[in-house]
Amino acid sequence: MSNLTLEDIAKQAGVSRSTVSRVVNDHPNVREEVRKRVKEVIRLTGYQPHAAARTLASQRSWMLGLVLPRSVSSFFADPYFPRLTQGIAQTCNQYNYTLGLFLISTKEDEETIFPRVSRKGLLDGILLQSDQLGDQLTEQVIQSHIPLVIIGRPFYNKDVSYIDVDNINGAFTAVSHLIRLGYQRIATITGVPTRTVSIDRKEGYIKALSERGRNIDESLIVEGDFTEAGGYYAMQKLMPHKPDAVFAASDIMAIGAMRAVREAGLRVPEDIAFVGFDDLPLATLPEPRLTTIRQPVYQFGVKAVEILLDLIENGIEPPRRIIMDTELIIRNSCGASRKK
Amino acid sequence: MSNLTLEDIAKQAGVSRSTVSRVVNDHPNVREEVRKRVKEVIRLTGYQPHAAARTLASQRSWMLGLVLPRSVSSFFADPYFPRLTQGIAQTCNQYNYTLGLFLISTKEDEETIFPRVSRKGLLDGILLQSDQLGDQLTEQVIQSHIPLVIIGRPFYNKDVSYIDVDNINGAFTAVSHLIRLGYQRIATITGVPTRTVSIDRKEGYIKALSERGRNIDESLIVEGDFTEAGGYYAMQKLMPHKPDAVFAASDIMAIGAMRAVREAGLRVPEDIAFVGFDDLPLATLPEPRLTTIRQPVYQFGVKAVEILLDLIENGIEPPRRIIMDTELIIRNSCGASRKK
DNA sequence: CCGGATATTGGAAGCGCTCCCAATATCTAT
DNA sequence: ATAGATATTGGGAGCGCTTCCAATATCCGG
Repeated sequence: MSNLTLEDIAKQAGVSRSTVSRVVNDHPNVREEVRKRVKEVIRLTGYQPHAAARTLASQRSWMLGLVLPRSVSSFFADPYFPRLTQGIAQTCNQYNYTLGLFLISTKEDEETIFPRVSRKGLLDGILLQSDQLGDQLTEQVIQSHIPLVIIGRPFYNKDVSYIDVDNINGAFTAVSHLIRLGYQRIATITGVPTRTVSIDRKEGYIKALSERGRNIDESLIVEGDFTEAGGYYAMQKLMPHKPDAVFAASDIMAIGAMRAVREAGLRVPEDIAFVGFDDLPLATLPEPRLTTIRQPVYQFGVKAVEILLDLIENGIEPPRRIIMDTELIIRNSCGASRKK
Repeated sequence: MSNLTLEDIAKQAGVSRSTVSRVVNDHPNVREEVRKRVKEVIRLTGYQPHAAARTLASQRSWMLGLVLPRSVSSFFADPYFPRLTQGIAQTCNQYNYTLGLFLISTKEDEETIFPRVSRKGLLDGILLQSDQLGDQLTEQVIQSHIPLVIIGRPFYNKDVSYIDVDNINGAFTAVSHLIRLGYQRIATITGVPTRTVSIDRKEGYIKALSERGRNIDESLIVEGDFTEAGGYYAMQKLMPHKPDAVFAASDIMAIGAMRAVREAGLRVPEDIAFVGFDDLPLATLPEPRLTTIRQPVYQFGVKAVEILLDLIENGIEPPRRIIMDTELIIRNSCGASRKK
């Protein structure tokens, strides 16, 4: 491996260190002929600039951090985060940034994470998943004035940049779809109440019913926790109240809930119709294939990085806000094909 | 945030830059009283050493890279890689390393990845998933002499450190289990033949049959591709040959295959028994719950990082090799409970 | 062909840290 | 009390790059 420095290249090309630097960084003001000569030397020698030296001198690390709090690390079981990460990683590649991954798995991690991510000279910007109530870390990162994009709608701090999916409208669309199909007792399985994503999807549910003049029946609203098991138990609580349709705030809960329905000897969608949220690939395979709200997860990651780069280039004020649209994917768990 | 340097802290504590550096890095040879005083100043000011400066001076970046090639980025749909990543990330945290994530998603990424990961002064070591035939990148990274641990058994280059699961033995155990249960026509759905994981699992299958004096019936060996759909189609090819049991080289293929069986009006395990490989959480929920070979995925990640750190500390020679054991998890897709 | 504008180049001063080495302070056994 | 050993401290020379600034080369119109 070459342990070449700028100096070495300069010598070999018969120019100064500065000129080589200009060539490496595509600065203008280098004679075309010289540029070519230097590039040739670089190619031949396999020279690579030293990342840390560059960072130290330029005060830019060309590295972004993706921070996923503990609450979501269990979520890693569902493909949402992998997919998001892919979008983010791919976009980092594209803009020539390195991606640092910070997963908070344990209680201890939680305490050491802030110094890690805020370490001077490490990250140019941070992507932080955060829609939890009372998230310490988010506070700290905001205070630190590192360019930051929050993934998900944060609980407080209205003056921070964030990107979210239009959960309210997505849920609204899902429930409206069920109403349109003529269901009368539409229930919902919500997520944990400490996350904005749960709150927003529940709000969309309520809004859809209210706008059609339906009453909100509290016994048809049951709390889940975004897991399969959570959906299963929620459904067991729900069944005595005889819903004819269920809007589950996530596909994985819908899957659990449908399992409960099946075990109770009922059928989907004939006895109880379902709409989920997320559009997990695996929800489309077994019958009944799940009608759901699709989120543009990958694009979400792309956009998140682009906003962060914007923040880095042009300053963090004013905060940027992006809400991305969702899409209703009609399959057959909602009974649409049957009722038609 | 504080733009303090060592110098500033030194001044405030009334000592020299060197002494502060010693305190920060827990060097011995600092009077206890002085150490305490300096630490107090650091605490009060919130001083953090500049990562790049430290890297430049010490030639250590305290950063590891995890590189996942294209072939696996689609795999991100199954929880294997997320789980592995979690183990790796967690272990990096523990040893105070930063984790850089390099996902190769596109053809272009493939070409730009090597300069990215081999950039001087960026990574202290690399974890590279690689069990593909003809992997350019692996070659290049090996040549570069950066400390490297390959995840999976590499195709060539026997003189490189790697860590793998005992695929041969895992498959052997799975198939032996089916033999023990009395099945006569045991088929297998393999993975793509260009990966060592597929080769090894197939070898285990063959070995188990051979050791019991069974003939290998080529019509009972069908190639899949580690996807649900691949399992489904493989099973369709297999059914005309009337297998009474199938060892699928991955759970996700087993799931696809069982779907094909179900659609053909047959039952699992009564008509065809199944054993998978991986122990995906989602394979344990719907009936029949999949009997499978469990891999210690998380521990795998932990171990991979530990080996890499060993390489960094103590040199890359001789290559380290770790093969981790698997475990047979008996559920009911294999008919064990029925047959007793 | 000349003066001033413009394009190109080199030199030097850092960026903030580590680490070697020399200097000083402190200790030990006589 | 003293020489010699040992513990502690400070100074300085980089690590390899960027970037400002001054110096030089090149160009233009009149």
